[in-house]
Amino acid sequence: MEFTIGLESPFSLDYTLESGQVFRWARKGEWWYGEVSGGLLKARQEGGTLRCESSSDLLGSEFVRNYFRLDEDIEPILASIAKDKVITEAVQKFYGTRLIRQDRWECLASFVLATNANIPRIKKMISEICTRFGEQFEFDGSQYHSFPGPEKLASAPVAELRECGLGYRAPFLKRVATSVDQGGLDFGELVMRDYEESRKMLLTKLFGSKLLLGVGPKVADCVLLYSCDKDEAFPIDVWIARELSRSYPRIIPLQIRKKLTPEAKAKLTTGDYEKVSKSVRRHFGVYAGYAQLYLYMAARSSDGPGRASGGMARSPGVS
DNA sequence: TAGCAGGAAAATC
DNA sequence: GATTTTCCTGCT
Repeated sequence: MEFTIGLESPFSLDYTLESGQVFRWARKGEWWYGEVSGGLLKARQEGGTLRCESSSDLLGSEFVRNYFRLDEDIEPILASIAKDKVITEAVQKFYGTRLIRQDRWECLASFVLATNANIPRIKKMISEICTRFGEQFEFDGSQYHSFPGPEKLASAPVAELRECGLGYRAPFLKRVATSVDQGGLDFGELVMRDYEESRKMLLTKLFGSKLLLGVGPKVADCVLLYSCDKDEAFPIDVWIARELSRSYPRIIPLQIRKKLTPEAKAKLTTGDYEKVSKSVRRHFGVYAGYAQLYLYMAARSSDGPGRASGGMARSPGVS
């Protein structure tokens, strides 16, 4: 079906789909093609309108509004996180970037795969899994695949998952899929409870063994922020960590800051993660997740793959 | 709690 | 072409 949506609050389709939250969108010319919710959604932005085409009536304007959270006015939200110069500049530069409300199971599975991988790789792994285990469907003469449900991946042989290029992530994905399939995790509960509680649910141990192997604090925060409406969640990945150490010396304890510099290869302990998480949430407020989104964009654009490495002054090592 | 392995692909040298 | 890095977690 075809439809258009009038945009009433700031929205940039390009920025939003390039912000690293989702992995199953691809740009072809003026259109974005997304394999979402078992179908295909095409979208392009023309100023204040969003033009869409989809493979199913289920992917209509109501779905799109919910998916991109278009009924929420982000203007006051962005104003509320603009606590300092750094975030204010990031917000101005990438104005209109939005949090996406994506499918919870797909989000969880995707970020379990995201450890120690870059975005092209993550996309490739997910694409392989969908090709092999998802349902095939046709749209506009091309073949696409849905994201396989937990029951499908729970019953998949680990060896086959490995063949999708998952490496050591294969057994983790299978175990997470099994947990979800057996009802070990109620996504509805996650949405109902507040941030702290639902985070505990994702991370806590149940019956003596960890419920979801492969889900640590960072992955948990991604799932909560990108799929469970927990806007104060602030996932701290390597990009954010560097950005914080560079631009927010005052809210990061010195001991931890030392570990965050690009030169130091030390990684955050879970204790460190919690401390930093608390300070940034204290600084940015209940919409810290939006701040994370914009800082991530800024970090990647200034120091990221988009530019030849000349730029950032690499301080002469004092080692 | 610190240190390390884990697997493969992309980015960088 | 070799090395380093990669949206990290689990185990010892």
